[in-house]
Parts: sequence; C-alpha cells; structure tokens
Amino acid sequence: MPTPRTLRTRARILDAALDLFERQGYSATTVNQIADAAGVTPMTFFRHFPTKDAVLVTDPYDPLIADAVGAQPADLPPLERVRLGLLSALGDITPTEDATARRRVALVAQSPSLRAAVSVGTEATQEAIVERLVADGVDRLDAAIAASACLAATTAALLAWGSAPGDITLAHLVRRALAQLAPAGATS
Amino acid sequence: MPTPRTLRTRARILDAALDLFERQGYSATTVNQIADAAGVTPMTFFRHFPTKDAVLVTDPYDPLIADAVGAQPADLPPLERVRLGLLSALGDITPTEDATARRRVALVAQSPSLRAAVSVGTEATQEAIVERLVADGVDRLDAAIAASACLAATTAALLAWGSAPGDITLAHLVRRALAQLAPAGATS
DNA sequence: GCTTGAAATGTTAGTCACTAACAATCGTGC
DNA sequence: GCACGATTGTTAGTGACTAACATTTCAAGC
Repeated sequence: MPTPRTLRTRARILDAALDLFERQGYSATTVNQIADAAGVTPMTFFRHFPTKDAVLVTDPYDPLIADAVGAQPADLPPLERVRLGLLSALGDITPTEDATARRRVALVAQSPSLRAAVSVGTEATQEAIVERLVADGVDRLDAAIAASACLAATTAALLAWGSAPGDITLAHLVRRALAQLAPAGATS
Repeated sequence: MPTPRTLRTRARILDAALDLFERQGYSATTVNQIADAAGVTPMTFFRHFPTKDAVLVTDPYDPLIADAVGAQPADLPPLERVRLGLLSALGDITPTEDATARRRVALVAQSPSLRAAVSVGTEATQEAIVERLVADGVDRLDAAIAASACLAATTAALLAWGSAPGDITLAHLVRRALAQLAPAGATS
C-alpha cells in the first residue's frame, strides 16, 4: 500500500519523463534531466523506477494468461492451446486503453533498446505458459516454440497499435494477430 | 579486407572473452578483464566489438532469407510464405555448426540481456522480410505478425540447441519449430 | 638498412546508467 | 511538541561506452 506522497512523486517523475521523451527522444534524454524536471534527485528516480526504461515498459506478466492457456482442451496441439488461451485472456478485455498508454507504446515502438526491454518483460509470461504446458506433458521445446510465436505476434500487434488510427482498438489488433496463427480455414 | 594483425587481435579478444564468460558468467566479467586477459587496452576491445554483447551475438541478418521468403508462391498466406521461406533458407544448410558456436549459444541462452541483444539483432531480418512482403502487396501489420512469429519460433529452437544433446542438429530443431506453425495436417 | 605512411593501438578524459552507505527531512500518530 | 518510520538527499563509486589526440607497429619502396 503505497503512501500518497510516494504516488505523487512517482506521477511527477512519470509526467516529466514522458514529456521529455516525446520532445527530444528516449535515448537523448538523461535520467538527470528527468529528475531535474521532476524537482527530484537522480537517486530518487531509481527508487521509483528500477531502470530508465521501466518508465515506459512495465512488466505485463499476468498469471491469468497462463491460467487461460491451461484451461484450453489438453488434446489440442500446443500452438492452438496458447493461441486460444491468449485470445480468451486478451481478445476481450482491454485494460487501460487510454491516450497515455498509447503515447507510451508509440515511444517504445521507436526505440530498439525499449523494444528489447519489452521482449525481456515478455519472457516472464512465456515462462509461465511453458511451465503450464510442461505440467500437462507437453515437450518443453514445443511449448517454448508455441508460446514465443504467439507472444511475438501479440507484441507485433501491440507495437502497431501505438501508431494506429485512434478508433482501432488494441483487442481488435490482437485478435487479428492471433487469427493469422490459426490452423488453415479456422474461423475463430 | 581485414589485415592479419586485426584478425589475430580479434581472435585473442574473443578467446579470452569466451573463457572468462564460461568461468565466471557473462555479467560478472568486465570488459577490462577481457582486455587484460587478451593483453590489450579496453579501448581496443571496443574497436573490434561495438558492444560487450557483440562478442557473443553477431547480427545474423542474411539477405538470402528475405529472398527465400519472396521466392515462395505469392498466393499463399503471409505466415505460410515466411515459414516456407525460412525453411528453405535455414532448414538445410547449417553454416558453422561447430562446438564454439554451441558454446556461444549456450551462454546467450543464460543471460537475459544477451537474449535481448539477440532479439534486437533479429529485427533487421524481420524488417527485411516485412519489406519484401509489403512490396508484394501484403498488409504491413500482417507481414510483421507473420515474420515475428516465425522468427520467434526459430530463435526458440536456436536457444534450445545450445543445451541440446550433441547429436541433435540445429537444422533439425529449426524444422521442428517451423513445423509447429504449419497449417493443420500439413506434412512439409 | 632506412624511411614513409597508413593501419592498429595506447592514453586521457569524459558521459551516462546504476548502486551502496549513510545522513537529513518530512509527515503522521500520540 | 515529540517520536518514529517512510521518503528523500548526499557522496562516492563501478562499469559500459565515446571522442580527441599521441604513439607504435609493419610492410613497401628507395
């Protein structure tokens, strides 16, 4: 349970960072600049965000995803289980689909090092999916292949959403991405 | 055309780095240690390798891959074109399948920051594939989804190869990875 | 053998992300 | 007003990387 003061400081840092990133680019702005703009010491920045990229990339690991994968029929091939699981976990609800989220995604899509941070953050989700499938007797490599392919497609949709027209919903792009991985002729 | 002296120095740095990485781990060994062990200045290290991770992660971009994708029948869905293209480019030839390559892959598989470097390196290949498909009239997002999914599966196979039994060939694992993305019931 | 000239390396000094240890301050409960 | 914990500041340092300039190596020509 974070203190109100903590939340205020964190919000100030986040605002200052987003502003500077959009004005001069991610790699061109230093943590010192962000701290200055937020009226804070660089040290305080790192107390609220473990790394510079954590301002934009929050680890999206959600145990619900692994659960949703595990809930799919066990007799399906691994890829199809992961695909349907992701679809049921992400294809519907769209958590924080506000303008700020979109600004962040757009920034991430522009920087190679930020995209790398996203792929690191996704590894936790992949790992959780793999463990779930392995527990059901699926070969570990097959599980890793299925999970990484589906998550890569989902990430591609997420990054595209950052610069997509405003009326296009993230859930729509995710469904479109996963539809491409469907067995030939499938309609769902 | 690199000078013989350049090649010798580069090889010394590479040997020293591999040795230290395997003995004390990647993140625990500094560039200074590598330079010392190679009888060289840290500055010289960076003249031969742009970054610390470049010792292990060489950008595998090969224009042949994009060509192979473009050579597949244009009436196939994007995912299938990319899949068959990768299969024809990687499923057969196995360039440098020596013990050193395997040691490097095994090291990469252990470090999150190195895996991130791999994913950055793969982006060039993905970009090339996407451009090829877009030139054929494929939607850019569909192309990105297909390319990233196939490359993620291939990368999963590559990382698994690093710790696989010695008699398992990389080409075999790649074929297995891409087979999982095949339309239901396909045999090739 | 000696010189010349370019390629390769060394030197120095710096920036930036990030960390550890300890001191100062803020704010809430009493 | 006072104590106490949570938050922030200070200082000093490490490690990856860069830029500018000086120095060394080494092969080719005389």
